[in-house]
Amino acid sequence: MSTQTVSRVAHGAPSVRDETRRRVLDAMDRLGYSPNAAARALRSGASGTIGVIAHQLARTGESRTVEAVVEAARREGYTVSLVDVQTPGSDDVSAAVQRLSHQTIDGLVIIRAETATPTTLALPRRLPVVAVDSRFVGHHPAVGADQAGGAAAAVQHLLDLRHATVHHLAGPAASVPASSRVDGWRDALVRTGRRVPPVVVGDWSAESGYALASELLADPELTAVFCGNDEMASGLLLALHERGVRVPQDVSVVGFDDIPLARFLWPPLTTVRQDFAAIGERLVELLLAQVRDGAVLANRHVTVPAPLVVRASTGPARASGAS
Amino acid sequence: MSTQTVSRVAHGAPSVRDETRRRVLDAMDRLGYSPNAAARALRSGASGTIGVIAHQLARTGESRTVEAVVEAARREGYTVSLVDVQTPGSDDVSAAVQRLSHQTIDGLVIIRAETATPTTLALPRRLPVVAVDSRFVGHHPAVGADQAGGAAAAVQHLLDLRHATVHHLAGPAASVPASSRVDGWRDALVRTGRRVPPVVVGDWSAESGYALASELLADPELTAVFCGNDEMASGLLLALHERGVRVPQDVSVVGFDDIPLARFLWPPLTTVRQDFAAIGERLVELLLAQVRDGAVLANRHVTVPAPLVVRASTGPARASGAS
DNA sequence: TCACGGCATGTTAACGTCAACATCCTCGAC
DNA sequence: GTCGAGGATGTTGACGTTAACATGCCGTGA
Repeated sequence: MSTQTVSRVAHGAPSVRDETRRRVLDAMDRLGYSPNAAARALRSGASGTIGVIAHQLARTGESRTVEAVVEAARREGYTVSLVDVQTPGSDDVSAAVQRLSHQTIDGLVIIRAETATPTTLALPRRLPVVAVDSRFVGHHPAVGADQAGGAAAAVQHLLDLRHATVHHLAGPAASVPASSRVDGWRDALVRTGRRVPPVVVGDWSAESGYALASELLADPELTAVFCGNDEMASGLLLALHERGVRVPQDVSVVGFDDIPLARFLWPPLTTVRQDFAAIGERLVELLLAQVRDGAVLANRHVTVPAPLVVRASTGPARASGAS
Repeated sequence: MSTQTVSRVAHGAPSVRDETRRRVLDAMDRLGYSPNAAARALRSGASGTIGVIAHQLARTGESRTVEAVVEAARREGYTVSLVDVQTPGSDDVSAAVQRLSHQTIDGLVIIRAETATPTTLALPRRLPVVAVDSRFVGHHPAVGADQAGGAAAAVQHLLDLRHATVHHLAGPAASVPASSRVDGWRDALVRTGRRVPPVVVGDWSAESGYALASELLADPELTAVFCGNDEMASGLLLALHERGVRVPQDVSVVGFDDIPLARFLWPPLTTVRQDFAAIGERLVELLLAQVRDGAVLANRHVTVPAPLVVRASTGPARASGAS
């Protein structure tokens, strides 16, 4: 029995007698044999693995995107190699890419490489890459939620409730999606001729939302806050509760992401939903188009809708300013 | 210039002239060369990759454990291959193991294979395995938080606040950690001679906590609830708010996990902290002891402390039963 | 001057798989 | 009965790396 016959059986090749096939399968079972992936990768040049670089895996958006990528990859017969970088800078990301390219990957998904830019990041030539909204847009295909659109919808919703203007508790300045949300917020205000209050900048964490509440409340005209994500909104909600500020009667709050708990906060949080599952799927789709068909998609930028989900944390503005 | 010399430079072997080394490094840089991992794995038999099987990556515990595993693996020079199974049954997990063992992994981390048991799950012979508390305890080394101890501490805390007894909103029966928490809860009540109310079973989701609130409130004696995790506690909190039941004045609520948002719920949630980072580290430690030194640790079971974190969702019992 | 030790470099073979080619067998047609 | 077609199986070589061994060079000491 030659190794070639075994290989043919493993591949389901047609020209094998039924009895031979049966004997081979039987022996494979008996000996606990399974084909060696390293040898196969060496021979064929493809490993059936895609690399994923994530920043802070425990964050909701990251983990849900990674989950969707893993699932989409599985459906397409690919395994995922995961690297989590501590800091989103170029050095760390470059090191991660190094580690991954040592691992024979067929393609690379970059999830939030905040401060890394196409020029500072040394990517192996000819390695298919796809990114979640980042500075790589224009250099590599990218997928992202409609950050600006979602932000604008949130602002418009609050303006429709007769709030004079809307404050913004933003994510860190280095983050591309944070900037897009700031832009969407500002544009919506400017377009309707509203006052644009100064941006308050947090770091995505609930802690920062909690801590920055006093800064927001310093403005006596505050009646509505659009938060860069749901965690910061949670922190803000707690700070408001502690101060006896009623939500939404005194101040309306909107988040971003629609994390699973958003609906169970008190009050249930109005927020902008990011469809992480769709983002993950599109990422894999764009990546595999390059891997399999050698497609060149450098400028492709896919935008996934980010709809507003209205819950109980937003309501009509008070007649006058904040108490 | 022979390939062997290049190999020696790549490995930092001593017997290479400085000038030669420099020339090789220069050429590597110029040509963008990086050694082929597949060939190396084929030659050496080790891939420097460990497989991780997770159940629902987007859940807090899973993603934080995976993050810690990835980080610990990185420190030890290993990459992680991730597979996310849809259902925690044996079939799905077996399929995942199949996929991973096709990928040349040096070891396997199983994070929550709920209903899979050592007998139903076909693992490749001689593949080092380590699991997070599951039915694999006794067959493979395992790491887990002190579920029962944490649950008992939560119950004791409530009893100390003069609650007559403590209700339990549990995780699904198939889950090993859920059962351990039930055991810890029941033992703590029995030990102190309290009435043991019927267990209410949820599915870990906030939705289930919200939906099962009515079942809990059906008992007029309800004054304290220990929830199997923080998500279910959040759902319960919302249901209580909506019914005008005050927390903690009317009912005290305790969670489990100490997710980042627990501290920012309203009221901030008293809960049992799971140290996922430590669990991830110990997992990798136990796995690599097997991979590198061939250690046999089948019966090793590491328990990580799960301390109670007291916040504002628990308080003294009312004089009488629930309204 | 020559032999030998020791260091730098080159050569060979093997890891497991699979494409390509080679061989062998069976069966049908003349 | 012979031959050829075509299907089933075997053989060879190459993928890139590295351990083991082979070669070649230099300097030192007799």
